[in-house]
Amino acid sequence: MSQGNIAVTDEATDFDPAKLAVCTVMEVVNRISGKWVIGILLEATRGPVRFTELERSVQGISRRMLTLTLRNLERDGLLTRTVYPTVPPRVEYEATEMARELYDSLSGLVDWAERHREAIAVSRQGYDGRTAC
Amino acid sequence: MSQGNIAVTDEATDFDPAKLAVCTVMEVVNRISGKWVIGILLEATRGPVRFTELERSVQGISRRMLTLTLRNLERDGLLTRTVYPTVPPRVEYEATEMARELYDSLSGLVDWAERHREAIAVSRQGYDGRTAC
DNA sequence: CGGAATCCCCCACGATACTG
DNA sequence: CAGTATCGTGGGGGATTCCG
Repeated sequence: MSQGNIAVTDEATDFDPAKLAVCTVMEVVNRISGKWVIGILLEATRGPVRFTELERSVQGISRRMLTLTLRNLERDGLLTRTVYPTVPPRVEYEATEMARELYDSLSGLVDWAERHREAIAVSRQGYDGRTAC
Repeated sequence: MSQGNIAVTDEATDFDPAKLAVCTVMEVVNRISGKWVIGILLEATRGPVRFTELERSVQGISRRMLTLTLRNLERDGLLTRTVYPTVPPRVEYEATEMARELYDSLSGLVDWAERHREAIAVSRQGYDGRTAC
């Protein structure tokens, strides 16, 4: 952090690259923070998957939320939706290249979470123990 | 939301490392998905910062949410809280090493967001244009 | 200065039912 | 099979007031 203060310009003070990054992070976090987004994305990353398959593999999800989440992901270009005009209807969803890259770039977070899961649990116990008394 | 049966029926049926990663991702996403978490973390990563300083630099935040978010971050061990028993009181918050690592491991997401921001915007326009008619 | 307590609102999400 | 439509709820968050 801290690329040292650049003593010269005190006027253009609030141009701050770090704050831009904050906005960017919040964008992407918002995009994936829906309760079902990650689970759906995983399934769709493995290959084309049908509505009902998703309903089963993403356990606990309701039809309504499945539909809504799929629509949003499609809207953002993270999922493709393919309709086969058969009877009965058949619709397949699949992750786009962009979504796959997103999934890959989450690995840093996974590493972090695994490295610190224990420490976080301990910290919580300590905190709760203190505040309970 | 425990998937993965506990030891009993493990016919190696649904042991799926990818699904474990899903849980892990959701953990960490939940942790940072609060409306003010990222902003506070950024400020606290730069060095010790006081309550009122945060109130100013994280624009738009209310006292209540500042307090709540700080408490949660402290509980998770992402922030240290130091009270100087002076008059008037003085409290300083600072990011822990763990939080700094978290911040670093977000860089992958930042990259992704910047690479695809344009494509996402385009996708949305296309989708909205189609569904509006 | 650095909070805690209270009240209120909104919307993500759940449950249920109906349909091309 | 793959969705809509409708109603209801919980809790995340805002605004305001009080306190050591």
